[in-house]
Formats: sequence, structure tokens, C-alpha cells
Amino acid sequence: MAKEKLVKEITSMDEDFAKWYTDVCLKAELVDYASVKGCMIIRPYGYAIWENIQKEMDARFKATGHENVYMPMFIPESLLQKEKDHVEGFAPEVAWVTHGGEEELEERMCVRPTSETLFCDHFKNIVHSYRDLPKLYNQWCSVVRWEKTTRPFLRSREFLWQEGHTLHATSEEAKAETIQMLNVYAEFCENVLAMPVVKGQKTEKERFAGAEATYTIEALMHDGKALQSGTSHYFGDGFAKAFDIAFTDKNNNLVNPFQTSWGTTTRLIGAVIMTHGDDSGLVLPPVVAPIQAVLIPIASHKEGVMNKANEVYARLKNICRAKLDDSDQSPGWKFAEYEMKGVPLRIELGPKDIENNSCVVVRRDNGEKAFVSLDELETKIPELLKAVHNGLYQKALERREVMTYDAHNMEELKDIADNKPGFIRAMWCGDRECEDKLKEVAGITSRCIPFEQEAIDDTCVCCGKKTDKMLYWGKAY
RNA sequence: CCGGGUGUGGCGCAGCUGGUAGCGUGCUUGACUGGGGGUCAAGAGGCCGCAGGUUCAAGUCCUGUCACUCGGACCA
Repeated sequence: MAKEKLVKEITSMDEDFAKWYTDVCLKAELVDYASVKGCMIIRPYGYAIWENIQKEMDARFKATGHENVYMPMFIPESLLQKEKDHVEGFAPEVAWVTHGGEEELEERMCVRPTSETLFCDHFKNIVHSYRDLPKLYNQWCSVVRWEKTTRPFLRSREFLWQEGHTLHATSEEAKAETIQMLNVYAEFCENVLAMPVVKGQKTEKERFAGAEATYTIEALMHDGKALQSGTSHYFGDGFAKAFDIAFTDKNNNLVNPFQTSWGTTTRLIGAVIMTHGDDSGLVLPPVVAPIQAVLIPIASHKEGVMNKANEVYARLKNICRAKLDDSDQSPGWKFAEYEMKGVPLRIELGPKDIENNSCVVVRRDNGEKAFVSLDELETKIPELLKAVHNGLYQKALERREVMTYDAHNMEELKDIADNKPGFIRAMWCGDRECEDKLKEVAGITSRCIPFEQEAIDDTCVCCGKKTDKMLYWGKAY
């Protein structure tokens, strides 16, 4: 009699958010742990999400003129060493290969933690004239960073990602590319993942190793922590100089080109889980959901039910990514199972429905039930999928707005940081000391200097110096 | 890397003062069921994380190690 709302196998968010997250990853069959610490097995259901992310994102890269390439996974130590800031940033977390078979290598090689050095080494060989520019490359691959503490999707020692690397004749063009790709990421998060993000620039402290400027999209998770969900870097000509990349321009001068890189990772899947998920498990945005609608026959042994279900399924397959679950599990079990897996729409078809020439469609995002005439499947299902997407986006946006606070002085800031999880907006003078102090006093880091500025004060929240710069702060994953 | 917690059938756990390896769930088979994780019956399944040590005897005590996990420092 008692109606159990929760999926019992999943810890509730309020009780223990971290455990909830891990439960969802495992119970929704996204990942399994591997025998090497910090490495994960991405299972078919999880990988299918990644494939959909890749498909959508890759189309956007191609539409903006980029080409895919593949670089080696090993980087000789001498190559990694060429750009000073870069190697200092990554050296603590690279994995080294020292032997080939039984023999020790003359020069050890690291497993790529990122591929700037490889791309530079290649660009040096293929770029000689302004006619060779721009180079707009991207690669899909995995990289290795030997992290200390690890979590599925959010921080693993090996992870899948895409890294764009581009080379341009002018700094203006390279800067425009950096911003363009950040906008591609933001648009992708909104229209594909139904996830609102804050676009902005990283402070010098949070900048990528070797970059002149780093831009970021920051998302807010259910528990009020920020997640850096994609970055885009402008390198100036620093790498080009370090790697001797030069070309002859139209005026016959030998000059260095300007460079960018940008990346997103399987962390986006973690972002989806922590943005949309609830106590019943995963909630997937329809565009990336491996199964967009699951059809569950009721009383399937009864005359005519399976025939009708197969007929409806055949039509559904033409409308969306559909699945018919005709296994002998009970309907209730199936309801819980597909809720846990975040399937956007559940379609129930039983004897009563067939009598009425209709079916029951239930939305995963809000649980709303609708009776849909079987004659209207082709129009209603796409509408409902769109509605789920919009519902998810709106809910996430509203939550972010509610969880974003303005701090006008240090007492207020510390109070918010201690008691109200979320983004904190506060003015900042630009000094590293003030940034460090906020970390020390309130345990928060700067997330970004948002493009959309709003002067909530005219002085730095920390030192009181005059400023017109507003920052997003928060606790980050 | 520092500090806390946990490793026992697939999963979740119990196992006291060392003395025959247990429960729930899941799995298999069958029947009845079927609109929110069904009922009954009969089965299968265990190097007790790994390596040492103490002991007549170790899941239990000791040492080491590995993994997972939470919190901190560092990072996508």
C-alpha cells in the first residue's frame, strides 16, 4: 500500500550527495570500477551517452571549419620540456613510460596529459607560409593525469575528451577563435545537455599552464558546487616561439603564428548527472539519452497486447531512439528501472489503452502523465521530448538563480560560503592576495570573471580598493 | 600526499570473548501473476581483498600491502 517514491537502491541526495552520485553512476550502469585505481570502465549505456555527445559536438566543430586528426599518445620528455610554464603545470601529474619490452628507453616518454606539445611539434613542420594558415584541428582521444583522489567522470586518471588546437596568422583571429569555441561549448550545454552555464574568463591564478588567457564555462551542480565544464585557451605566440613555429607573411617577414586550444571531457556526463539527477536516479536530457522513450507493455500475456506493442514500437523507432521492454519483469520493476536510468519518456500500453486506442506517456523530469491517442504519436512524442528538454533547462536555470548570492563585504561572504551552497558574486580588485585570502577565509575559489558584468558594488569585497570587476566564486569540484 | 571509514556468494550486510560460512536481495527453473520494484515452491553460487605472522585452530588477533570511499591539499 505504501507508495515508495524513491528507488531503494539509491542513497538520497540530502542524506549523502557524494554517495548518491556514486550510486547513480553504478546503478544506472554507466560505469564500473576497473582494477587500476582511478580508471573506469565506461559501460554500454554510459558510452552511448558519450557517443551522442561526440556526435552533436563534432558536428559543431565541422560546422566551424575544424578537421579531426590523431596524435600519438606518447610524448618524449624533451618535447614536453620545451615550454616552461606548461611543463611545470603538468609535470606533477604525468605518467611515465620507461621501458620498451625488457629494455630501458634512452629517453623516457610521458603518456599525454594534453597534446599542445605534440601539435606544436607537428605545426613546426607543416606551416611555412601565410598560405598554410589557419590550421583548425581537433582530436578525440583519451589522456592520462595521475590524480590523487578520483571519482567516476569527474576526476579519473584516464579520461576521454576532445582537444582542439588551432594556429592563426594574427592574434585577433586566434582570440576570436578562442571566444567562438567557448560559445560553441555554451550553446552545446544549453541546447544539448539542457544545462545553463556562466561564460567568463579565468583569473591569472586559475589559468591553464602556458596560456595567456583562459576562458571557461562554469555550471552549478545540485549540491551547490561549481563544475568547470569546458575551457578555451588563448596562447598568444608563446608556444610558437618555444617550438620555433614560424611562417613568412604577405610582406615577406618571418613571424610567429598565434595559437589556441580548447577542450571538453567525459566530465560533461558527470555534469549531466549532478545537474538533472534526482532521488530516483539519473535524468537524461533527450538529445543525448541513449533511449529516449521506453515502451512497456502491461499484461503482455493478454490477447492482442504484444501485437499492438510491436506495432507501436515499429512506429516509435521512426520517431526517436526507442526501446520495447518485453522482458518478463513486472511492470513496476520496469518503471523503477528506467527511472533509475533516466529515460526521458515512459510509454505504457495495456489492454485498457488498446481499447481506447491510446497509451500513457510519463515524463521523467516531472512525473506528469498524459494519455496520448495512438493516432498522434508522431506529433506528440517529439513535442514531449522537447518539453522534457525545456523543463530540465528551466529547472536547472531556476535553481542556479536561487543558489546565486551577492556578497558585499567579508562577513556576508563568509556567512554565505559557510551556510549557503552555490555561486557567490562579489567584486574583486584584481590582486592575487585578495583571491588567496578568500580561499583562506571562506574556502572558495574564483570561478570566473563573467562576460556579463554587473557592478554590485564599486569596491573590492576584500581590500576595499576601487574596482568595476565582478567575479563568480564558489566551491568547485 | 595527509587524516577518517570500509573490504565476507553478483549487490547490500551479520558474524560477540578465535572453534563446521550466515541473512536479505539478486540469479536459475516451474506455476500463478501483471497499470509502481508481485506470490509460492525447488535449486545453484564463497581463494572471507591480497601477502606474511601468532595459534592446536584465524573471517575474527598482529604486520604489511592493494582497492574503494569520505574530508582536506592539488587538478578538467
